[in-house]
Amino acid sequence: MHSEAVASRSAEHRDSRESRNGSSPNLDAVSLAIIEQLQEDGRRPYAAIGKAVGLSEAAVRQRVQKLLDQGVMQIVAVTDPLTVGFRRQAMVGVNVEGDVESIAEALTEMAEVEYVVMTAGSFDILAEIVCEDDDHLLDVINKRIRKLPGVRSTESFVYLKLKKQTYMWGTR
Amino acid sequence: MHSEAVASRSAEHRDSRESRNGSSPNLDAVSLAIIEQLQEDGRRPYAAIGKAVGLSEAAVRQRVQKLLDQGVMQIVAVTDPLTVGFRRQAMVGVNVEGDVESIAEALTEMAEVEYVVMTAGSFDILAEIVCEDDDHLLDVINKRIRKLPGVRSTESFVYLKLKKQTYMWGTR
DNA sequence: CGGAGACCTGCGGATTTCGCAGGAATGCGC
DNA sequence: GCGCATTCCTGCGAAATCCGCAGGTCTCCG
Repeated sequence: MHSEAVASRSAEHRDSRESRNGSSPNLDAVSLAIIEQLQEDGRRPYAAIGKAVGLSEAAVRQRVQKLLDQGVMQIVAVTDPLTVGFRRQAMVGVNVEGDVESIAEALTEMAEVEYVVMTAGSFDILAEIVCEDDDHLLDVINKRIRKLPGVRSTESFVYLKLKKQTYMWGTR
Repeated sequence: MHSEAVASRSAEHRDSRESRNGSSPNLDAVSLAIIEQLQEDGRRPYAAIGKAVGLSEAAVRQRVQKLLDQGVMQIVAVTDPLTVGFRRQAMVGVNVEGDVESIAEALTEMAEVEYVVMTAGSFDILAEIVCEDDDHLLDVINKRIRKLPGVRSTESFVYLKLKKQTYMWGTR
């Protein structure tokens, strides 16, 4: 699959998609295709990606570098911390009174917090935390998160078993 | 940082850590250090990693390949789907009656579901889903997830803004 | 029209990856 | 203890990849 090159440069310039995403200005179909390739294999050679998306090796390399610099994507090793061993992990739902953004910011700064997202629903924020052990987990939740001014309440979901973890939204 | 080589092979063989993680048999301190390196940069050259962890280039390459084959880690590009554009994302808490594992399995098989974890707390399962738009999201939740036999109830948290996303549990 | 900016290609040279042939340490059965 | 299989490491040459740079095209704009 993915053998065909993507539409020509001039064509995608009028693509309806990219005019729609106001948050990230420069992100056309070719960059999307490149990300897709790297979602399958983060170490895939630039030349191979170039062949798949219809670009030269150098062009792909420049685009990838730019995407990394801009923070649009990151190429990293991901694991299941529980599998890797000796750790406790949990999702914490947080309810906030006052400024949600500033609480989210505070959570972001904690090293044990790996994932923070603001949500609509019965929680204002969801935060995933990774800890050494139960004591550490308890400490982070009770002594750090619940002590933040503006945090009304929290609810924890301790991870028992990770069943799936993919990053393949592109390949569907 | 991370300039020092790790303990010698013979020493870590008696390390208390690895005797503790029954789930993943062969995963010593050196492999952990390798993963750590790749969490910082998934494309870091094997030679550089080798220098950091005290191994030859070839040895690192063999270890990394093994870790990938075993499914202990994956090297991939990760993005914020919301930033990449035109999508709706949500976390769904699921309550199950009967076999939780089989429901989790069913969720795992859905393409829109990127993340499935079994939890302790007021949800049995948390699942993250990525969709094209609101219609698609509604469809997945109401027509697919809630129709699974054994699903008692669900609660959704639509993502508004992703604030943090890291994979650096190793580097603390 | 001329210049700035964004982006692509092509091309060498440095670097990295890859496969393979040993060698050292370990565990096991006899 | 000894032989043997297994595992994991190192070293090395060939092939592939990465990297920086010079130059070309296209667009936008004063």
